[in-house]
Amino acid sequence: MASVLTPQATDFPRWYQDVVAKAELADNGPVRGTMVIRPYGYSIWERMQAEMDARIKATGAKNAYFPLFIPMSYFEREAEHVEGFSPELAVVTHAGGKELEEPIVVRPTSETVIGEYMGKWTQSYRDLPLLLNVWGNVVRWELRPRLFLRTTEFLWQEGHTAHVDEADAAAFARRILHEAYEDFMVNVLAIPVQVGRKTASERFPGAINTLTCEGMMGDGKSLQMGTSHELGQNFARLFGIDYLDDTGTQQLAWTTSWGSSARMVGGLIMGHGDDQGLVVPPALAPVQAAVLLVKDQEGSGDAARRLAAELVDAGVKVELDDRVSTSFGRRATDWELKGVPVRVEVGPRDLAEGMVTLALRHSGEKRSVSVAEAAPTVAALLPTIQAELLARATARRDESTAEVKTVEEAVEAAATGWAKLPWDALAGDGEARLGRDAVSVRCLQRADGTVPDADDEPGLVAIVGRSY
RNA sequence: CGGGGAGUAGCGCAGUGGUAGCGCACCUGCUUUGGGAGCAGGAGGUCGAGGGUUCAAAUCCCUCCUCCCCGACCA
Repeated sequence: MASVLTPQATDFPRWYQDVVAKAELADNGPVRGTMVIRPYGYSIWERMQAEMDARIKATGAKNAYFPLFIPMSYFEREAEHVEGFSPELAVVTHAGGKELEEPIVVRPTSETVIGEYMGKWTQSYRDLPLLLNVWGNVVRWELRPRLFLRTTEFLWQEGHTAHVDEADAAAFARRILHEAYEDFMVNVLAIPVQVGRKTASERFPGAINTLTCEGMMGDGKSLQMGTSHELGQNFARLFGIDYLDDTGTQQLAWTTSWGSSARMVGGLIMGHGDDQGLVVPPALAPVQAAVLLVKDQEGSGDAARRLAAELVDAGVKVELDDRVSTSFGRRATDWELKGVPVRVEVGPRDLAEGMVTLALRHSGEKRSVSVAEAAPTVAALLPTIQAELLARATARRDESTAEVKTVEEAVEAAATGWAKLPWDALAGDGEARLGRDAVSVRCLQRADGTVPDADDEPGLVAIVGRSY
Protein backbone atom coordinates (compact mmCIF):
# COMPACT_ATOMS: atom_id res chain seq x y z
CA MET A 1 0.00 0.00 0.00
CA ALA A 2 1.26 3.46 -0.86
CA SER A 3 1.87 5.47 2.26
CA VAL A 4 -0.72 8.09 2.95
CA LEU A 5 1.53 10.45 4.86
CA THR A 6 5.03 11.76 4.31
CA PRO A 7 7.11 9.69 6.77
CA GLN A 8 8.31 11.59 9.85
CA ALA A 9 11.90 10.72 9.07
CA THR A 10 11.62 12.17 5.55
CA ASP A 11 10.22 15.55 6.47
CA PHE A 12 8.71 16.08 9.90
CA PRO A 13 6.99 19.43 9.18
CA ARG A 14 5.39 17.96 6.08
CA TRP A 15 4.29 14.92 8.03
CA TYR A 16 2.61 17.30 10.47
CA GLN A 17 0.78 19.13 7.70
CA ASP A 18 -0.28 15.82 6.15
CA VAL A 19 -1.74 14.63 9.45
CA VAL A 20 -3.66 17.86 9.96
CA ALA A 21 -5.16 17.51 6.47
CA LYS A 22 -5.73 13.75 6.30
CA ALA A 23 -7.13 13.39 9.80
CA GLU A 24 -9.50 16.25 8.92
CA LEU A 25 -8.39 18.40 11.84
CA ALA A 26 -8.12 21.83 10.21
CA ASP A 27 -7.75 23.86 7.04
CA ASN A 28 -6.08 27.16 6.35
CA GLY A 29 -8.43 30.12 6.61
CA PRO A 30 -8.84 32.70 3.83
CA VAL A 31 -6.72 35.29 5.63
CA ARG A 32 -3.12 34.29 6.06
CA GLY A 33 -2.49 32.85 9.49
CA THR A 34 -6.11 32.05 10.21
CA MET A 35 -7.40 28.55 10.73
CA VAL A 36 -10.61 26.68 10.12
CA ILE A 37 -10.97 23.96 12.73
CA ARG A 38 -12.91 21.05 11.27
CA PRO A 39 -15.41 19.01 13.26
CA TYR A 40 -13.02 16.22 14.27
CA GLY A 41 -10.31 18.69 15.25
CA TYR A 42 -12.83 20.74 17.16
CA SER A 43 -14.16 17.69 18.99
CA ILE A 44 -10.62 17.10 20.27
CA TRP A 45 -10.39 20.72 21.39
CA GLU A 46 -13.77 20.41 23.11
CA ARG A 47 -12.46 17.44 25.07
CA MET A 48 -9.40 19.48 26.06
CA GLN A 49 -11.64 22.34 27.13
CA ALA A 50 -13.85 20.07 29.18
CA GLU A 51 -10.92 18.50 31.05
CA MET A 52 -9.13 21.81 31.58
CA ASP A 53 -12.29 23.63 32.58
CA ALA A 54 -13.01 21.11 35.32
CA ARG A 55 -9.46 21.44 36.68
CA ILE A 56 -9.57 25.24 36.56
CA LYS A 57 -12.90 25.34 38.37
CA ALA A 58 -11.56 22.95 40.98
CA THR A 59 -9.09 25.66 42.02
CA GLY A 60 -12.00 27.98 42.72
CA ALA A 61 -11.74 30.10 39.57
CA LYS A 62 -14.96 31.12 37.86
CA ASN A 63 -15.56 31.66 34.17
CA ALA A 64 -16.38 35.11 32.81
CA TYR A 65 -16.14 36.88 29.49
CA PHE A 66 -14.35 40.08 28.55
CA PRO A 67 -14.46 42.00 25.26
CA LEU A 68 -12.48 41.29 22.14
CA PHE A 69 -11.81 45.03 21.71
CA ILE A 70 -9.49 46.88 24.05
CA PRO A 71 -8.72 50.60 24.08
CA MET A 72 -5.19 51.23 22.83
CA SER A 73 -4.56 53.43 25.85
CA TYR A 74 -4.89 50.43 28.19
CA PHE A 75 -1.96 48.76 26.48
CA GLU A 76 0.17 51.83 26.63
CA ARG A 77 0.03 51.97 30.42
CA GLU A 78 2.50 49.13 30.95
CA ALA A 79 5.77 49.77 29.17
CA GLU A 80 7.05 46.19 28.89
CA HIS A 81 3.60 44.90 28.05
CA VAL A 82 3.10 47.29 25.14
CA GLU A 83 6.66 46.80 23.95
CA GLY A 84 6.26 43.04 24.03
CA PHE A 85 2.97 42.95 22.18
CA SER A 86 3.00 45.93 19.83
CA PRO A 87 4.66 44.10 16.90
CA GLU A 88 1.84 41.56 16.84
CA LEU A 89 -1.16 43.81 17.49
CA ALA A 90 -4.07 44.03 15.08
CA VAL A 91 -5.47 47.54 15.51
CA VAL A 92 -8.87 48.78 14.41
CA THR A 93 -8.60 52.36 13.18
CA HIS A 94 -11.84 52.62 11.22
CA ALA A 95 -15.34 51.57 12.21
CA GLY A 96 -18.86 52.70 11.60
CA GLY A 97 -17.73 54.26 8.36
CA LYS A 98 -15.25 56.72 9.89
CA GLU A 99 -11.87 56.92 11.52
CA LEU A 100 -11.93 56.27 15.26
CA GLU A 101 -10.85 58.90 17.80
CA GLU A 102 -8.82 56.26 19.65
CA PRO A 103 -7.57 53.09 17.96
CA ILE A 104 -8.98 49.84 19.30
CA VAL A 105 -6.74 46.80 19.78
CA VAL A 106 -8.02 43.32 19.04
CA ARG A 107 -6.95 41.54 22.22
CA PRO A 108 -3.71 39.62 22.06
CA THR A 109 -4.29 38.86 25.78
CA SER A 110 -6.56 40.47 28.36
CA GLU A 111 -4.47 41.54 31.36
CA THR A 112 -5.28 45.18 30.74
CA VAL A 113 -9.07 45.09 30.39
CA ILE A 114 -9.45 42.53 33.10
CA GLY A 115 -7.16 44.61 35.30
CA GLU A 116 -9.40 47.60 34.81
CA TYR A 117 -12.47 45.68 35.99
CA MET A 118 -10.69 43.88 38.79
CA GLY A 119 -9.85 47.35 40.03
CA LYS A 120 -13.55 48.20 40.15
CA TRP A 121 -14.51 45.00 41.88
CA THR A 122 -11.91 44.78 44.64
CA GLN A 123 -12.41 47.11 47.55
CA SER A 124 -11.90 44.96 50.61
CA TYR A 125 -9.52 42.16 51.44
CA ARG A 126 -12.76 40.19 51.68
CA ASP A 127 -13.10 40.51 47.90
CA LEU A 128 -9.82 38.63 47.47
CA PRO A 129 -8.68 36.39 46.05
CA LEU A 130 -10.55 37.17 42.87
CA LEU A 131 -10.19 34.19 40.55
CA LEU A 132 -11.37 34.56 36.94
CA ASN A 133 -11.01 32.51 33.81
CA VAL A 134 -11.96 33.35 30.24
CA TRP A 135 -12.43 31.01 27.27
CA GLY A 136 -12.07 32.89 24.03
CA ASN A 137 -10.01 33.84 21.04
CA VAL A 138 -7.09 36.22 20.75
CA VAL A 139 -5.19 37.72 17.85
CA ARG A 140 -1.43 38.03 17.54
CA TRP A 141 -0.27 38.92 14.05
CA GLU A 142 2.02 36.08 13.02
CA LEU A 143 4.50 36.18 10.18
CA ARG A 144 5.11 32.45 10.08
CA PRO A 145 1.91 30.60 10.83
CA ARG A 146 1.53 26.86 11.31
CA LEU A 147 -1.83 25.27 11.94
CA PHE A 148 -2.54 24.90 15.67
CA LEU A 149 1.05 25.78 16.65
CA ARG A 150 1.18 29.41 15.62
CA THR A 151 -1.80 31.10 14.04
CA THR A 152 -2.81 34.73 13.97
CA GLU A 153 -6.11 34.01 15.69
CA PHE A 154 -6.19 31.22 18.20
CA LEU A 155 -8.53 29.71 20.77
CA TRP A 156 -7.40 29.61 24.36
CA GLN A 157 -8.19 29.96 28.00
CA GLU A 158 -6.72 32.81 30.01
CA GLY A 159 -7.01 33.01 33.78
CA HIS A 160 -6.53 36.18 35.80
CA THR A 161 -6.39 36.40 39.55
CA ALA A 162 -5.82 39.02 42.22
CA HIS A 163 -4.51 38.24 45.70
CA VAL A 164 -3.85 39.99 48.99
CA ASP A 165 -0.13 39.33 48.99
CA GLU A 166 2.76 38.04 46.98
CA ALA A 167 2.87 34.66 48.67
CA ASP A 168 -0.76 33.94 47.89
CA ALA A 169 -0.32 35.00 44.26
CA ALA A 170 2.84 32.91 43.90
CA ALA A 171 1.11 29.88 45.40
CA PHE A 172 -1.84 30.21 43.05
CA ALA A 173 0.34 30.53 39.95
CA ARG A 174 2.03 27.28 41.00
CA ARG A 175 -1.25 25.60 41.83
CA ILE A 176 -2.60 26.22 38.33
CA LEU A 177 0.66 25.09 36.81
CA HIS A 178 0.59 21.76 38.62
CA GLU A 179 -3.05 20.97 39.34
CA ALA A 180 -4.57 22.22 36.09
CA TYR A 181 -1.88 22.19 33.43
CA GLU A 182 0.61 19.53 34.42
CA ASP A 183 -2.09 17.17 35.64
CA PHE A 184 -4.05 17.53 32.40
CA MET A 185 -1.03 17.11 30.18
CA VAL A 186 0.33 14.07 31.99
CA ASN A 187 -2.89 12.26 32.83
CA VAL A 188 -5.10 13.15 29.88
CA LEU A 189 -2.74 14.04 27.02
CA ALA A 190 -0.21 11.46 28.25
CA ILE A 191 2.58 13.94 27.54
CA PRO A 192 5.21 14.01 30.31
CA VAL A 193 5.84 17.75 30.48
CA GLN A 194 8.78 19.38 32.18
CA VAL A 195 7.56 22.13 34.47
CA GLY A 196 9.88 24.92 35.43
CA ARG A 197 10.69 28.60 35.49
CA LYS A 198 11.42 30.76 32.47
CA THR A 199 14.60 32.80 32.38
CA ALA A 200 14.27 36.60 32.41
CA SER A 201 14.65 36.76 28.64
CA GLU A 202 11.78 34.32 28.05
CA ARG A 203 9.39 35.94 30.53
CA PHE A 204 5.91 37.21 29.67
CA PRO A 205 5.93 40.96 28.97
CA GLY A 206 5.03 42.65 32.25
CA ALA A 207 5.49 39.59 34.47
CA ILE A 208 7.95 39.20 37.33
CA ASN A 209 7.99 35.43 36.90
CA THR A 210 6.81 33.00 34.24
CA LEU A 211 6.33 29.27 34.82
CA THR A 212 5.92 26.82 31.97
CA CYS A 213 5.01 23.28 30.94
CA GLU A 214 7.26 22.05 28.13
CA GLY A 215 6.49 18.93 26.13
CA MET A 216 8.91 17.09 23.88
CA MET A 217 7.66 16.51 20.34
CA GLY A 218 8.47 13.57 18.07
CA ASP A 219 11.33 15.45 16.45
CA GLY A 220 12.95 16.34 19.76
CA LYS A 221 11.83 19.94 19.73
CA SER A 222 10.11 21.53 22.69
CA LEU A 223 6.57 22.88 22.74
CA GLN A 224 5.46 25.34 25.39
CA MET A 225 2.03 23.96 26.24
CA GLY A 226 0.93 26.20 29.07
CA THR A 227 2.26 29.10 31.10
CA SER A 228 1.48 30.68 34.44
CA HIS A 229 2.71 34.14 35.35
CA GLU A 230 3.22 36.11 38.51
CA LEU A 231 2.55 39.71 37.56
CA GLY A 232 3.69 41.22 40.85
CA GLN A 233 1.94 44.54 41.44
CA ASN A 234 2.64 45.89 37.94
CA PHE A 235 -0.90 45.62 36.64
CA ALA A 236 -2.45 46.30 40.04
CA ARG A 237 -0.64 49.63 40.19
CA LEU A 238 -1.56 50.65 36.66
CA PHE A 239 -5.19 49.60 36.83
CA GLY A 240 -5.92 50.44 40.44
CA ILE A 241 -6.45 46.93 41.78
CA ASP A 242 -6.33 47.91 45.45
CA TYR A 243 -8.22 47.13 48.64
CA LEU A 244 -8.50 47.96 52.32
CA ASP A 245 -6.81 45.36 54.51
CA ASP A 246 -8.05 44.24 57.92
CA THR A 247 -6.36 47.22 59.57
CA GLY A 248 -8.07 49.71 57.28
CA THR A 249 -4.92 50.39 55.26
CA GLN A 250 -5.07 50.78 51.49
CA GLN A 251 -3.04 47.97 49.80
CA LEU A 252 -2.18 47.03 46.24
CA ALA A 253 -3.18 43.54 45.15
CA TRP A 254 -0.83 41.00 43.57
CA THR A 255 -2.03 39.45 40.32
CA THR A 256 -1.38 36.38 38.19
CA SER A 257 -2.34 35.26 34.72
CA TRP A 258 -2.10 31.87 33.06
CA GLY A 259 -3.00 30.45 29.69
CA SER A 260 -3.20 27.38 27.53
CA SER A 261 -4.40 27.15 23.98
CA ALA A 262 -5.50 25.02 21.06
CA ARG A 263 -1.78 24.75 20.41
CA MET A 264 -2.12 21.69 22.64
CA VAL A 265 -3.75 19.99 19.64
CA GLY A 266 -0.43 20.48 17.86
CA GLY A 267 1.28 19.00 20.91
CA LEU A 268 -1.02 16.00 20.75
CA ILE A 269 -0.21 15.45 17.08
CA MET A 270 3.55 15.74 17.48
CA GLY A 271 3.71 14.15 20.91
CA HIS A 272 2.14 10.81 19.99
CA GLY A 273 1.65 10.73 16.23
CA ASP A 274 3.45 8.22 14.02
CA ASP A 275 3.79 7.47 10.32
CA GLN A 276 0.25 6.12 10.30
CA GLY A 277 -1.18 9.39 11.64
CA LEU A 278 -2.57 10.75 14.86
CA VAL A 279 -2.61 8.72 18.08
CA VAL A 280 -5.17 10.01 20.56
CA PRO A 281 -4.95 8.87 24.19
CA PRO A 282 -8.19 7.23 25.36
CA ALA A 283 -8.69 9.73 28.19
CA LEU A 284 -8.85 12.52 25.62
CA ALA A 285 -10.36 10.76 22.62
CA PRO A 286 -13.72 12.05 21.41
CA VAL A 287 -14.05 8.63 19.77
CA GLN A 288 -12.49 5.85 21.84
CA ALA A 289 -13.62 2.96 19.69
CA ALA A 290 -14.78 2.70 16.11
CA VAL A 291 -16.93 -0.30 15.30
CA LEU A 292 -16.04 -1.12 11.75
CA LEU A 293 -18.53 -3.25 9.85
CA VAL A 294 -16.48 -5.13 7.26
CA LYS A 295 -19.44 -6.00 5.08
CA ASP A 296 -23.10 -6.30 5.71
CA GLN A 297 -23.68 -10.01 5.21
CA GLU A 298 -25.06 -12.86 7.29
CA GLY A 299 -26.29 -10.57 10.02
CA SER A 300 -22.98 -8.80 10.62
CA GLY A 301 -24.71 -5.43 10.39
CA ASP A 302 -26.99 -6.30 13.27
CA ALA A 303 -24.07 -7.70 15.24
CA ALA A 304 -22.11 -4.48 14.72
CA ARG A 305 -25.01 -2.30 15.85
CA ARG A 306 -25.57 -4.48 18.91
CA LEU A 307 -21.90 -4.32 19.79
CA ALA A 308 -21.82 -0.53 19.41
CA ALA A 309 -24.76 -0.29 21.82
CA GLU A 310 -23.01 -2.59 24.31
CA LEU A 311 -19.90 -0.42 24.14
CA VAL A 312 -21.96 2.68 24.89
CA ASP A 313 -23.43 0.87 27.89
CA ALA A 314 -19.90 0.01 28.99
CA GLY A 315 -19.09 3.72 29.04
CA VAL A 316 -17.04 3.77 25.85
CA LYS A 317 -17.32 6.66 23.37
CA VAL A 318 -18.18 4.79 20.19
CA GLU A 319 -18.74 5.52 16.56
CA LEU A 320 -20.31 2.91 14.30
CA ASP A 321 -18.84 2.81 10.82
CA ASP A 322 -21.24 0.90 8.60
CA ARG A 323 -20.46 2.77 5.39
CA VAL A 324 -19.97 -0.46 3.49
CA SER A 325 -20.07 1.28 0.14
CA THR A 326 -16.53 2.40 0.97
CA SER A 327 -13.88 -0.31 1.04
CA PHE A 328 -12.75 -1.77 4.34
CA GLY A 329 -9.15 -0.75 3.78
CA ARG A 330 -10.06 2.83 3.17
CA ARG A 331 -12.14 3.08 6.30
CA ALA A 332 -9.57 1.29 8.45
CA THR A 333 -6.93 3.75 7.24
CA ASP A 334 -9.18 6.71 7.97
CA TRP A 335 -9.73 5.69 11.59
CA GLU A 336 -6.04 5.05 11.92
CA LEU A 337 -5.25 8.53 10.59
CA LYS A 338 -7.67 9.96 13.13
CA GLY A 339 -5.90 8.11 15.93
CA VAL A 340 -8.94 6.35 17.38
CA PRO A 341 -7.53 4.09 20.13
CA VAL A 342 -9.42 0.89 19.31
CA ARG A 343 -11.04 -0.40 16.15
CA VAL A 344 -13.52 -3.21 16.50
CA GLU A 345 -13.71 -5.05 13.19
CA VAL A 346 -16.95 -6.93 12.75
CA GLY A 347 -17.31 -9.24 9.73
CA PRO A 348 -18.92 -12.51 8.73
CA ARG A 349 -15.70 -14.51 8.78
CA ASP A 350 -15.01 -13.85 12.48
CA LEU A 351 -18.68 -13.88 13.41
CA ALA A 352 -18.99 -17.43 12.10
CA GLU A 353 -16.65 -18.36 14.94
CA GLY A 354 -18.43 -16.04 17.37
CA MET A 355 -15.49 -13.63 17.35
CA VAL A 356 -14.60 -10.03 16.42
CA THR A 357 -11.17 -8.45 15.91
CA LEU A 358 -9.79 -5.63 18.05
CA ALA A 359 -7.06 -3.46 16.50
CA LEU A 360 -5.09 -1.20 18.83
CA ARG A 361 -3.93 2.03 17.27
CA HIS A 362 -0.93 2.76 19.50
CA SER A 363 0.74 -0.64 19.11
CA GLY A 364 -0.69 -1.96 15.86
CA GLU A 365 -1.63 -5.12 17.73
CA LYS A 366 -4.68 -7.11 16.64
CA ARG A 367 -6.44 -9.61 18.78
CA SER A 368 -9.51 -11.80 18.51
CA VAL A 369 -12.16 -11.74 21.21
CA SER A 370 -15.54 -13.33 21.50
CA VAL A 371 -18.53 -11.16 20.68
CA ALA A 372 -19.73 -11.42 24.26
CA GLU A 373 -16.38 -10.33 25.69
CA ALA A 374 -15.76 -7.53 23.22
CA ALA A 375 -17.39 -4.60 25.03
CA PRO A 376 -15.93 -5.29 28.48
CA THR A 377 -12.55 -6.04 26.93
CA VAL A 378 -12.44 -2.71 25.10
CA ALA A 379 -13.55 -0.83 28.22
CA ALA A 380 -10.80 -2.52 30.21
CA LEU A 381 -8.16 -1.86 27.56
CA LEU A 382 -8.60 1.91 27.49
CA PRO A 383 -6.78 2.67 30.76
CA THR A 384 -4.01 0.25 29.78
CA ILE A 385 -3.50 2.02 26.48
CA GLN A 386 -3.47 5.36 28.28
CA ALA A 387 -0.72 4.13 30.62
CA GLU A 388 1.31 2.65 27.78
CA LEU A 389 1.21 5.91 25.85
CA LEU A 390 2.47 7.88 28.82
CA ALA A 391 5.19 5.32 29.50
CA ARG A 392 6.28 5.35 25.88
CA ALA A 393 6.37 9.14 25.66
CA THR A 394 8.29 9.33 28.94
CA ALA A 395 10.85 6.78 27.78
CA ARG A 396 11.35 8.58 24.50
CA ARG A 397 11.79 11.92 26.22
CA ASP A 398 14.29 10.50 28.69
CA GLU A 399 16.26 8.81 25.91
CA SER A 400 16.36 12.11 24.04
CA THR A 401 17.57 14.13 27.02
CA ALA A 402 21.32 14.40 27.56
CA GLU A 403 23.07 15.59 30.71
CA VAL A 404 25.85 17.92 29.60
CA LYS A 405 28.34 20.38 31.04
CA THR A 406 29.03 22.96 28.34
CA VAL A 407 27.17 25.23 25.94
CA GLU A 408 28.71 23.42 22.97
CA GLU A 409 27.52 20.04 24.20
CA ALA A 410 24.08 21.49 24.85
CA VAL A 411 23.80 22.79 21.28
CA GLU A 412 24.86 19.39 19.97
CA ALA A 413 22.31 17.55 22.12
CA ALA A 414 19.60 19.98 21.02
CA ALA A 415 19.93 18.69 17.47
CA THR A 416 17.97 15.61 18.52
CA GLY A 417 16.37 16.48 21.84
CA TRP A 418 16.95 18.29 25.09
CA ALA A 419 20.03 18.97 27.15
CA LYS A 420 20.18 19.35 30.89
CA LEU A 421 22.92 21.82 31.65
CA PRO A 422 24.01 23.50 34.89
CA TRP A 423 22.47 26.99 34.83
CA ASP A 424 25.84 28.34 35.98
CA ALA A 425 27.35 27.20 32.67
CA LEU A 426 25.19 29.79 30.91
CA ALA A 427 26.29 32.71 33.08
CA GLY A 428 27.10 35.84 31.09
CA ASP A 429 26.32 35.43 27.40
CA GLY A 430 25.32 31.74 27.52
CA GLU A 431 21.74 32.31 26.36
CA ALA A 432 22.94 34.45 23.47
CA ARG A 433 25.39 31.74 22.42
CA LEU A 434 22.59 29.17 22.40
CA GLY A 435 20.44 31.58 20.41
CA ARG A 436 22.92 31.65 17.56
CA ASP A 437 22.04 28.00 16.91
CA ALA A 438 18.30 28.52 17.41
CA VAL A 439 18.51 26.85 20.79
CA SER A 440 17.08 28.29 23.99
CA VAL A 441 16.58 27.61 27.67
CA ARG A 442 13.11 26.08 27.87
CA CYS A 443 13.01 26.27 31.64
CA LEU A 444 14.97 26.14 34.86
CA GLN A 445 14.50 23.43 37.45
CA ARG A 446 16.06 22.49 40.74
CA ALA A 447 18.22 19.38 40.77
CA ASP A 448 15.27 17.38 42.09
CA GLY A 449 13.06 18.53 39.21
CA THR A 450 10.95 20.93 41.24
CA VAL A 451 10.19 24.52 40.26
CA PRO A 452 12.61 27.14 41.59
CA ASP A 453 11.41 30.30 43.35
CA ALA A 454 14.19 32.42 41.86
CA ASP A 455 16.65 32.06 39.04
CA ASP A 456 19.62 32.72 41.32
CA GLU A 457 19.02 29.71 43.53
CA PRO A 458 22.23 27.66 43.65
CA GLY A 459 22.49 24.42 41.68
CA LEU A 460 19.72 25.07 39.15
CA VAL A 461 19.50 22.99 35.97
CA ALA A 462 18.65 24.55 32.59
CA ILE A 463 16.59 22.40 30.22
CA VAL A 464 17.76 23.46 26.80
CA GLY A 465 16.42 22.68 23.34
CA ARG A 466 15.01 23.86 20.06
CA SER A 467 11.40 24.92 20.23
CA TYR A 468 8.25 25.61 18.30
C1' C B 1 11.77 44.69 5.57
C1' G B 2 16.27 41.74 2.58
C1' G B 3 16.94 37.29 -0.73
C1' G B 4 14.55 33.13 -3.74
C1' G B 5 10.26 31.01 -6.11
C1' A B 6 5.10 30.23 -7.76
C1' G B 7 0.04 31.63 -9.63
C1' U B 8 -3.65 26.52 -15.13
C1' A B 9 -10.29 22.00 -12.40
C1' G B 10 -11.47 20.99 -5.17
C1' C B 11 -5.96 19.39 -4.31
C1' G B 12 -1.15 18.28 -6.74
C1' C B 13 0.91 19.30 -11.41
C1' A B 14 2.17 19.09 -17.10
C1' G B 15 1.66 22.19 -21.07
C1' U B 16 7.96 27.47 -25.09
C1' G B 17 2.71 30.70 -30.29
C1' G B 18 -2.20 26.99 -33.24
C1' U B 19 -7.61 27.58 -29.25
C1' A B 20 -7.10 22.93 -22.34
C1' G B 21 -4.56 18.18 -20.38
C1' C B 22 -2.75 14.31 -16.45
C1' G B 23 -3.03 12.11 -11.34
C1' C B 24 -5.97 12.17 -7.01
C1' A B 25 -10.73 13.68 -5.37
C1' C B 26 -16.06 14.21 -7.13
C1' C B 27 -20.96 12.21 -9.73
C1' U B 28 -23.71 7.71 -12.10
C1' G B 29 -23.90 2.45 -12.94
C1' C B 30 -22.15 -2.48 -12.33
C1' U B 31 -18.88 -5.80 -9.88
C1' U B 32 -16.53 -5.53 -5.08
C1' U B 33 -15.44 -5.10 0.46
C1' G B 34 -10.78 -8.94 6.35
C1' G B 35 -5.62 -2.79 5.12
C1' G B 36 -6.39 3.63 0.79
C1' A B 37 -10.94 -1.66 -4.76
C1' G B 38 -11.80 -2.50 -10.36
C1' C B 39 -14.21 -1.37 -14.90
C1' A B 40 -17.31 1.83 -17.79
C1' G B 41 -19.48 6.44 -18.36
C1' G B 42 -19.72 11.69 -16.62
C1' A B 43 -19.37 16.63 -14.53
C1' G B 44 -16.04 20.37 -13.54
C1' G B 45 -11.55 25.97 -16.32
C1' U B 46 -12.75 34.38 -17.10
C1' C B 47 -5.11 29.48 -17.53
C1' G B 48 -4.14 35.61 -10.86
C1' A B 49 -5.68 40.87 -13.04
C1' G B 50 -5.06 44.68 -16.71
C1' G B 51 -2.73 46.28 -21.06
C1' G B 52 0.44 45.26 -25.43
C1' U B 53 2.66 42.28 -29.76
C1' U B 54 0.45 38.69 -33.34
C1' C B 55 -3.88 36.08 -38.26
C1' A B 56 -3.59 33.47 -33.53
C1' A B 57 -1.29 34.13 -26.44
C1' A B 58 -1.72 29.68 -20.75
C1' U B 59 2.79 30.38 -23.79
C1' C B 60 6.20 36.50 -25.88
C1' C B 61 6.51 41.92 -23.67
C1' C B 62 4.96 45.68 -19.82
C1' U B 63 2.35 46.92 -15.28
C1' C B 64 -0.11 45.45 -11.03
C1' C B 65 -1.97 41.88 -7.40
C1' U B 66 -1.59 37.62 -4.48
C1' C B 67 0.61 33.53 -2.26
C1' C B 68 4.71 30.34 -0.72
C1' C B 69 9.92 29.40 1.03
C1' C B 70 14.63 31.30 3.81
C1' G B 71 16.73 35.41 7.70
C1' A B 72 14.84 39.34 13.68
C1' C B 73 9.59 37.97 17.91
C1' C B 74 5.80 34.43 20.01
C1' A B 75 0.39 30.30 23.51
